[in-house]
Amino acid sequence: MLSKKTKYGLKALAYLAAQPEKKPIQISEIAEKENISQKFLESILLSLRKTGFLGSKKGKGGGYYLLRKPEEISMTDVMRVLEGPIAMVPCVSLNFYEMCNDCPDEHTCSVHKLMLQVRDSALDVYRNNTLKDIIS
Amino acid sequence: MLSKKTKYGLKALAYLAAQPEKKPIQISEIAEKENISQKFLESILLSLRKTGFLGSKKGKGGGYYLLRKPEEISMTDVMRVLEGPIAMVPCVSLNFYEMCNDCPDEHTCSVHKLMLQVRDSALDVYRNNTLKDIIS
DNA sequence: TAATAATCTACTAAATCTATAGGGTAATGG
DNA sequence: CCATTACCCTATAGATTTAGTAGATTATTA
Repeated sequence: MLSKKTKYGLKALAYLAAQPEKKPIQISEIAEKENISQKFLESILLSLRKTGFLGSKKGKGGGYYLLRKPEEISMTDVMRVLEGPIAMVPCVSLNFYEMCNDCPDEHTCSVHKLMLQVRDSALDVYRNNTLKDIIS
Repeated sequence: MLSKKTKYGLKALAYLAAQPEKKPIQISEIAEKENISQKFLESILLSLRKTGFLGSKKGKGGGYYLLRKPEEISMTDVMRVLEGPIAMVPCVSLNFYEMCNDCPDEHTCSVHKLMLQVRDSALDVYRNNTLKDIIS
């Protein structure tokens, strides 16, 4: 299940990407338009800023804005930051690999075999979608 | 993240599928060979029996056995029973559809758009794998 | 400089889910 | 009848998720 953090984060990014001008947008505006709890959104946008997706400005006329063009923001990166590893088990994760403690041999493990395919197919989708592709 | 329930359930099914003879296998044997908590495995196998994947026999010489041939058991069905919906959001689920309460229009929702593709790609993998395919 | 508007930080809490443990019941085979 | 094994119910510690509350900090405007 997709966490609300990821869902809201995606929606907020899409909202910012859909802006005609690139001036800062306030949290309150995004929260209201996208029906998101403002305080929760605040922490999500903060993490997107700390990971280099967003810039921010304080004070009057402040808010958040995209640092890169929507077509340059890959869903792979966004999902990794918001949701965490794309793999469903650590033993097939590219960036967060961990050995299973219960599994004697990865190469003969049926779960490994299946989840490797699932990871690859998900990666394929994320790699082929930028922020621009998912706004309509 | 894949739950341990699903992981253990898959491993147990694969263990049963790999048996040369189709006589009942005891929970304790599977638990030991696959390094699974026996009590936990008990409840998992029970749910697999109630959903029609396994048969069981009580008493001496009892245990669990597959009701169908491994090549007839699709990962789609197994995953739905063990892990739940394949879709990451209810609004793109085929079998467990639910409208988002925050989203005014699915057709213009960026999360919907992305997760639809992710669901389809996962389904593709699950449909192309039977229990026979993932044992080695 | 004072007021205002906004982000930033930290702490807390409720609710839910996960992974297990314990103990007793029922069926089966010898 | 006795040993064995699945079946069933309950409880629970811990983690995670999803927020809510309170206030500090920074930038702008007048």
